[in-house]
Amino acid sequence: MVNPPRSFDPTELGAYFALIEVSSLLRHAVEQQLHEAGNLSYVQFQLLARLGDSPEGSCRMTDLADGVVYSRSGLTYQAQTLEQRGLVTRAPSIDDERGTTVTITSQGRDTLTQVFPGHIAVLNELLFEPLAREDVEVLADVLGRVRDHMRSAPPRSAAPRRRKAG
Amino acid sequence: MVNPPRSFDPTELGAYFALIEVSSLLRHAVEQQLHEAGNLSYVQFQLLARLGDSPEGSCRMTDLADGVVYSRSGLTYQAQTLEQRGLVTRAPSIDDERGTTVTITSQGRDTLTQVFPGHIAVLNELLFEPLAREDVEVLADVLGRVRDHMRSAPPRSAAPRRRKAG
DNA sequence: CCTGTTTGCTTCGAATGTGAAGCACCTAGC
DNA sequence: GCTAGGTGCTTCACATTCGAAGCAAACAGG
Repeated sequence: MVNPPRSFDPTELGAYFALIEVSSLLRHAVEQQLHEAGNLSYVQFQLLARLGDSPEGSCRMTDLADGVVYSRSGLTYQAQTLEQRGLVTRAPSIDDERGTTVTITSQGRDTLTQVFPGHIAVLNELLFEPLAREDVEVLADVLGRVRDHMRSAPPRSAAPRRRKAG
Repeated sequence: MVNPPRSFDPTELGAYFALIEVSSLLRHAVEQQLHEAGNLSYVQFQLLARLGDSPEGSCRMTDLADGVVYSRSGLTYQAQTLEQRGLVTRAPSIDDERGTTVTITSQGRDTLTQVFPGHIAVLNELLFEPLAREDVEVLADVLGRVRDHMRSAPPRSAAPRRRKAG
């Protein structure tokens, strides 16, 4: 693109752009469905899904934020919203008085199951429809490795904190 | 997840989640780099890149919006911003007086080339580092097919317009 | 036990994103 | 060429996002 300074590989660029486009388009489609089916934004769905998958249905704020790749302040906002709607509860952590533990409610689980079938339908239609079984397996394998590699780097919450001026 | 109603395939779920996680993490990392290297947001970079790749370096607003999967109003905002910074120009389209043609400036191209090497570096480090050549090829192929499939559906801008009340 | 630093979360202000409504031009049908 | 409707973009009101700063609990070193 734009005469990239030599030394760049069209196949790599293709993979990168395809990845970005696919995830953007998929996200957009899924967002529509989630909004119609349960009035959830994508982040909200991700949060509920992660909580639903956690033992006890609970997570610390920071773990949630890193999990869905979100800012801490943004997560605070979403957690408030979800709490107001009765889909999660928040309580100070037991072991660390600073921490907040978020827990999914049964109503939250209901919302998940209500939204899930349509979610799957969109995935099948957009993502899996043109793929052979083998393609899906390769995708899971390759992207899984990439994710593990990326996750091995320090997470978002580990960014250095600015010192107080002076 | 959350006892999905049978009939769902763990491999597919794995591929889907890996896709979302990878794209989120990658996007976040790239955003950092773009901000530091050229004070660009990711959308702004995508817009410049698409323009830089277009013949004449021009595009209609709607095509840009669909290309990067963005709302029309959001694109208007970004186009204004980029214009103020002198990275693009906007002019009414020749053939259709309603349309606006956005064109990248030489300064915009400069910004692209200034930002590009670092961009590539991040990609290599995060995305390609753990992959074999063959993995990248497969990724480009599979995701390319998915993208083509998704793009064959009517684009975002084709959403029906609400009739005026009454 | 103090004191300085780190860490977890929230608050705050500003930037950015969205759909709906509005405006202007184009197109179709008569 | 008139009118109704479609299309391209912008404006508007409002929701969401983020980083920086703030606050409180945990921790480290003496």
